Amino acid sequence: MEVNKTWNQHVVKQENKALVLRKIIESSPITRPMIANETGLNKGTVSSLVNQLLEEKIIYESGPGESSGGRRPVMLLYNQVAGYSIGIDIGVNYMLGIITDLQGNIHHEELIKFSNLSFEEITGKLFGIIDLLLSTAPSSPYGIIGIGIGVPGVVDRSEEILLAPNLGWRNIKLKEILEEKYNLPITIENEANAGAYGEKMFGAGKDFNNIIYVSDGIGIGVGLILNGELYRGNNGFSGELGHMTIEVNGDKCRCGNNGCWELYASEQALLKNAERLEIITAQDGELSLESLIELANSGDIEAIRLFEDLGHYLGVGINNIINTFNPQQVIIGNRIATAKKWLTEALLNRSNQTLSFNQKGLQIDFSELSTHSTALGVAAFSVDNFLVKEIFSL
Amino acid sequence: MEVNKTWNQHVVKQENKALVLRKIIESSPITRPMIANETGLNKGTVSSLVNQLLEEKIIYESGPGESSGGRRPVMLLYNQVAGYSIGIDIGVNYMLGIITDLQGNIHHEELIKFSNLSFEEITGKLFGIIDLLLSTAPSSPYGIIGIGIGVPGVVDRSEEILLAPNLGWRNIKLKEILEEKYNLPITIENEANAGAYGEKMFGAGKDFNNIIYVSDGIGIGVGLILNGELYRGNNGFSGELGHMTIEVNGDKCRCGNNGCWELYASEQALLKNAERLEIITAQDGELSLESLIELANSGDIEAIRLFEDLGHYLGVGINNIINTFNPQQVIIGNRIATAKKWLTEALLNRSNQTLSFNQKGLQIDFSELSTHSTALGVAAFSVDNFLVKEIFSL
DNA sequence: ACACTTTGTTCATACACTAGACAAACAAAG
DNA sequence: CTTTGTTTGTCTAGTGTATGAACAAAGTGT
Repeated sequence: MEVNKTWNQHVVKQENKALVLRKIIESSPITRPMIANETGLNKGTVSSLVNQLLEEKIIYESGPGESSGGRRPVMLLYNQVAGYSIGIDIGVNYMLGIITDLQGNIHHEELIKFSNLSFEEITGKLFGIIDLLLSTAPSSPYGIIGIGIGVPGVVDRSEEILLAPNLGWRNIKLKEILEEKYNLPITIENEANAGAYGEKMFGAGKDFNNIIYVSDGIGIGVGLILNGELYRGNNGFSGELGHMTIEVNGDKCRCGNNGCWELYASEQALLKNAERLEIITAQDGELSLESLIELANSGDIEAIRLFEDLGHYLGVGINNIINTFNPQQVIIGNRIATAKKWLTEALLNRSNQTLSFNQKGLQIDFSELSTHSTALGVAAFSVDNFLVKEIFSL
Repeated sequence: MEVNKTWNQHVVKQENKALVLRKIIESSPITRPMIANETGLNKGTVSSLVNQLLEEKIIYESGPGESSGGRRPVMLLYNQVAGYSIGIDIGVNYMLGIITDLQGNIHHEELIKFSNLSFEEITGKLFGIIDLLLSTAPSSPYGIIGIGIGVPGVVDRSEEILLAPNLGWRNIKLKEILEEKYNLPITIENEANAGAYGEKMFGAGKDFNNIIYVSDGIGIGVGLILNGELYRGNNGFSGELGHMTIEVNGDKCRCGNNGCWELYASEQALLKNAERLEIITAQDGELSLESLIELANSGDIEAIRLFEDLGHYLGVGINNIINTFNPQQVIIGNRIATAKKWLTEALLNRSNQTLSFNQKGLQIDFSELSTHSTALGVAAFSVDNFLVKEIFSL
């Protein structure tokens, strides 16, 4: 069933080349002898692999470094502008597009807001953003190395969008459409998975291998980085933790179950509770996360109470996550993360109750990349694929 | 920090040798040309590796097989009796010890029951069982290749038993004690993790790569096989799903939280509910899982109802598991599995409500190895370690 | 009896890494 | 300024493993 990789010298070379390049990426000004030392490879081998990487323009040499008592070494650096990657985060009422270099540095970005658009209207906007970003790309050896799209919905292994309830999408083959139009490698990924990957590559999760990223927006999705890799489950539907039951006899959810987590701890839940309490915000009745935060900042007890309640329920779910995964890090991202100030205390109060073992070396953080984690994540997928296909396999 | 494996020809050989042996194990009567075909390796390479494996007595040749129009091939078979492995499942009120061959076939087993023993008394029994099993081991090229112990508690990465609440154990270094006494490779593992591994290697999960094993006994523990590997989490405490909140305002649990799953779906919960209802079983008042099953079998409505309730709550948790992991298979094991007949319907009723995507290719099974999965699992760990250390690395 | 197939071994070749020799570049001591 | 010793980086010979082809052995089918 699964492909049996047969091991020969070719594989050895690929892996060693990848090892050398990863070392250079990781600790960028680095010398040949240092690489040899730290990888355990022979210095001759390192020399030959480095020279190949130089030819491929994926690294470059800068001037000589400090001598340590002998000939001065040449410094090697990752050529992070050898290519550019495009990442788009399609939200329910916004679209964020970025173009980054190979290290996730954003070169240009575009954000548009909208509401209630049809599929055709959204793809129209999408093409617009992509074209705009393409036009801003500086020239580089490898050009645009791929386009990644993050969507708030369920994506299967073939990268078909099976269902994006809040967009009203069902069985959409966006990958094929974009491949045909742009003739570039396309990646489609669930928004939470992409966010998790973004945080691991460039954000709060850089130094960890077991990370749970909780994307809390209109709904709740969770991205799982286990043993350093994104875990997608059997068909790619893992992390649907928004529909985890935390109250057996709770309210009915549209998923068919009762008492789902996202009924208590999502942005939508917050707004619904605010409505019920008939909270009136400054912007004459226009209820939104932003306006509620403003209200809390101005000292409104009711609004603060609302956030505390949400934090409590957020903590309940995170507790379950900790008991399930024993992760090194839980990252709370997406829109709710902007209310960090009003959530933290109640959240920690609840989740500190978990079995003390699990607490060892566990940290709960809010997103570092904030609203950009998904876009950065999908951009990073393209970079990874590019490195594997173009560099490691030559 | 992490070890950078440098890739050379030696590694290539190891991996190919492992590939060939795994192929032989997997489809035991197999010929050299078949291996070459299916692995993609050159037939000369296969021949040389097979000859080494023959010398190491880990495989053997049987008579010629069927001709397919030419010379008749020699059949190669896994020498499953090249060594024996010992696995012990230490329960709260029982101890099961088995000695198996390399394929998990049980050669001999010993079961004892007890209650409320001190640590010293239990280790006494443990030594007794191990000695007894050692004495029944047939002679074989590699002898006893290791001893594995499964315990109902939290085991960290160094295989120290941090806490086994139902045994009253805390910070026990059983591994060191046994290594000193028997001078054999020792593995200590959490009971649910071992059970999951056992089911994957020899039981219901043989053909799957994403398996969630729910060990439902006095408490509930969960073993996670993700991408074909046991996931242990950062410190080895993953799968503490017994303490997943399913009822925010539910009863207080000794873990400090409220509404934990095992308060509703474990054997203990069943007994507590039976007590509350003052159900009286045949064996004059002696309440137990077995007596309740008997009662249900005899048509007692109240007992049946009790199991249905439990099945419902079991379904709630399994629902959460499905939404979290999108597994191929959920296996319900340990003592509760013996009540399969009375649980299935209510359980499936509840968990069929999950998002339809997740249902694709998902199956919910009861343990095939029933009470033996943990013991078989820990025995399998030793076999794996043996193969890696003794065979693949030569 | 003969042609054709399949099996399994052997041998020359290719390829990647390693160890060590070597030259170039540099620092520090005399 | 010269000498000595060190570090850097390349090059070459040697080693180990997989591959492909040749070949012998053992079959089948006509």
